[in-house]
Amino acid sequence: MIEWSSATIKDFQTTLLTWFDQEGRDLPWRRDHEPYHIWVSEIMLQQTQVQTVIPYYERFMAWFPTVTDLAQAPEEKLLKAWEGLGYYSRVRNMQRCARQLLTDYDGQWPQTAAELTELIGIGPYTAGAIASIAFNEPVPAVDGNAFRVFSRLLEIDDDIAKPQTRQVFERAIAKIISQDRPGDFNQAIMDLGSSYMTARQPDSAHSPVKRFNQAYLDGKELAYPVKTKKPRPVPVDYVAVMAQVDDQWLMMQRPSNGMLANLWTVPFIKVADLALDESYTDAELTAAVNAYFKQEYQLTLTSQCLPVKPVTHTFTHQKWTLRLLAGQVTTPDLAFFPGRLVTTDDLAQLPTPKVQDKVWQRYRQ
DNA sequence: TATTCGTGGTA
DNA sequence: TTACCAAGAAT
Repeated sequence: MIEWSSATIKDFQTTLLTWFDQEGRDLPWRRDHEPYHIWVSEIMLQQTQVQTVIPYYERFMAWFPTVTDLAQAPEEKLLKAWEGLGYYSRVRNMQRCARQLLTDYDGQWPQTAAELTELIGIGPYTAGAIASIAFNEPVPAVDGNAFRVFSRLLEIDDDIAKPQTRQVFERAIAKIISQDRPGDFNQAIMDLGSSYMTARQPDSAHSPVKRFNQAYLDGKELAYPVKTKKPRPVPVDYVAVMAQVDDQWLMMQRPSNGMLANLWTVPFIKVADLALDESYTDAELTAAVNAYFKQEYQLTLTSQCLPVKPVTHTFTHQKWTLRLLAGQVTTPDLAFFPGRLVTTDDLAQLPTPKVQDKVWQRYRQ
């Protein structure tokens, strides 16, 4: 890791901010510095690309124009606003944060990163982003872009997958960040990271800061950032049960914690939870599922396997394979079932994950 | 500290 | 298909 002189730091700031003034992206959440707007955009942008976020952001602001609107919204509408974005706890935590603001902060945003970190769902990055952009506090906002950009500029060799590495970057950036325009500085780093200093195909030869880019000057740009690999997704087998009562579908709401919390699907049953041997026939599978419905939900299901290819869906850490079953439920009493019956027309009202879309698609094919 | 939280895109 | 990346936080 190299150190910059104060003259180099000043030179870098001027170069970066001049470029940002001319080439910075025009994005919906950059029209003003309202903390609510900055906050919503930053939460959406966590692990999510700008292009994906833009339409979600516009709709979110139309549905929930203020913190109060967000605090008062029914959860089903919240999840519908987030449907397809992933990491759904983000939006549930946003509502908790909105209520926290109204009850504990009299509706007034705290204006420092240290205080913002105390709010639910706001970690070190988001706190730095809001504090610098909305309140002009000169603090780093260390996201994936900052890790990548500064690891290359300064040849920082620490493994960014390790939590303790964050403070290495925060200390380095704290020395370099513009005291006058910290929000623009942080956003310029993000724009740099998504244009000239990308992960796979950087174009540093044309970058406005190429003369500051030590890794590029040394011809080893792609060696940065240093990051250990993550384990492969673990395979998990499910059955997805398309169960009907007359013309209505049996829809299940997932538990309020864990994956896809509170979202709606047809009943997904982990094959490992069924009383089955290592190898089993279709008949044994449907019998086990029917028995499971009786035992867990007090429902009488008559199902059969569908002759279609199983649906596969890969999450960050799990790879699901879902076999499709279809059937009827007779004399339903839903007292023991965590869900409800829904007509085909009303299915779209429920917030569902992408894997449910794939299941419907395969069912209809 | 390491794991758990989605989805879309690219090579 | 597989691997990896994209404005991370909670536990």
